[in-house]
Amino acid sequence: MDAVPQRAGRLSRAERERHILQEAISFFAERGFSGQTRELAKRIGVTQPLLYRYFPTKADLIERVYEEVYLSRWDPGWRNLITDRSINLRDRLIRFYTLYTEAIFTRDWMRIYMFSGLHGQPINERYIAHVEEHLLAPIVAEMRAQKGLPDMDALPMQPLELEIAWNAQSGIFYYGIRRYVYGIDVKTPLAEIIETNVEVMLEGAGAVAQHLVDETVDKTAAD
Amino acid sequence: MDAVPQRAGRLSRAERERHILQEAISFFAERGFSGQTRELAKRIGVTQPLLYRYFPTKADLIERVYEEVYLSRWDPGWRNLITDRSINLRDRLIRFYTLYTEAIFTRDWMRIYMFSGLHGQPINERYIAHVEEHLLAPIVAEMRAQKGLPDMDALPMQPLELEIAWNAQSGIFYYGIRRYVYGIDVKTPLAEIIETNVEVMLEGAGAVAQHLVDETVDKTAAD
DNA sequence: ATGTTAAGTTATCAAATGATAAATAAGGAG
DNA sequence: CTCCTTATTTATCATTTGATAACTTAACAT
Repeated sequence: MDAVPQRAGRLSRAERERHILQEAISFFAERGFSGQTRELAKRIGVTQPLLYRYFPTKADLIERVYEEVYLSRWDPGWRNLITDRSINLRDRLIRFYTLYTEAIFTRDWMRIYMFSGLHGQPINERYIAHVEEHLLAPIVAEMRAQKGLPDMDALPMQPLELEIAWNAQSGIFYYGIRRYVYGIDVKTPLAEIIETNVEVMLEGAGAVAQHLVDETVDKTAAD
Repeated sequence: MDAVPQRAGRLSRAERERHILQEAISFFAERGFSGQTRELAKRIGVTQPLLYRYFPTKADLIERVYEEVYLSRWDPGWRNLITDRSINLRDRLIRFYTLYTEAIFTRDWMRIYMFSGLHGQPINERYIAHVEEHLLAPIVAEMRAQKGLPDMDALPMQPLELEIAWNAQSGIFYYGIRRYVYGIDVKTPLAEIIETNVEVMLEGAGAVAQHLVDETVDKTAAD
């Protein structure tokens, strides 16, 4: 039985574009960005030149892959959840990280993220800045509020405070790398990892709070 | 002033091979393994075909890069340090992770590691297995010993115990990724990260110990 | 100095690969 | 049914890229 060279079904421009983009995401997530257009086309079930009817160059296609992966999964509601003081901070953070990891813990997302990070793509850097600004900084602010410390207007965020938040983020994120990038069969359930990291963060926040109070006292004394 | 096409100095076979390998490591760490042999040769200051006098194929060269990176930096002494009961466990682990990170926290090592992980290289998988066997398993054994729990012969290592160790490993490792792979200017000193993660691990070990004791009791009761 | 060994270069190939132009055919409008 | 638009394919180009073969020259031994 020969492989009958079948023609791809005819789709509308929008549908085909969507289809190509979708397949490109999982293709590049697997092979890296040096994956070849012919192989991608084969996987989609169309001929290679068709790709160029939708995306002027391979670089443009990759650019769209980035946008799709990085931007489309971001939920502005996360920030509201973090700052919702009707829930206690511990539960709020656990809930936030549960939602956040539900959005990004997929093989495609994690691998595209790592590839783009390794290639030094500006979008990766921008994403990290975005995370700091819209997730970590609010978390730091909430930790301060809980401890009754001065807010960000009164005292700008200290590097050490940000690091406390980064530390938890890291612990959770690397779990994702092991599981979804390397494909390791990790035994611990994600929920446990989140819980531990949030709790350690809140403990660490206590130490930082003390530190900040000390500094403030020092300054006041020096004046 | 024209670029004078200068001939590469003539080195002994061993020296040149060493030189190529060394440059190949940092070249592939930067560009990924799809980096081109011509560019590598240019960087070394030698013509491209010369590479093939030393390494039959590009794949062979990459294989040697892996070996060099993964194997040459491994110190068998780490294991001895982990099991040296003349030092208290906390300090021992902090000392071990200080030495371990001194060995692997370089841009070259971390990036080669990530690239090879993403490409699903068997050597990466083997390395992880090696870490589990020669570092994490001994750490788990030491945590048991400290708590006065049965040793590995009496009761095989439980998945959860390994995970406690993996968790600390992760926290420390992702710090390295942020700093050396992404090139982020992380504020926290490494020493602090190590200390925190070791301490959390030892606390977690307490919980697991309790868990193991409970299970043992259950089993005994059921018999 | 002279010849031999081997390190290094020049020239070149064949396959892979991103991209383009011209030809084909599916589907809807009249 | 016919025409027209446009999604898709076929054929093809120009570079890039891993790899090889033949030539050149540095270094050392006699």
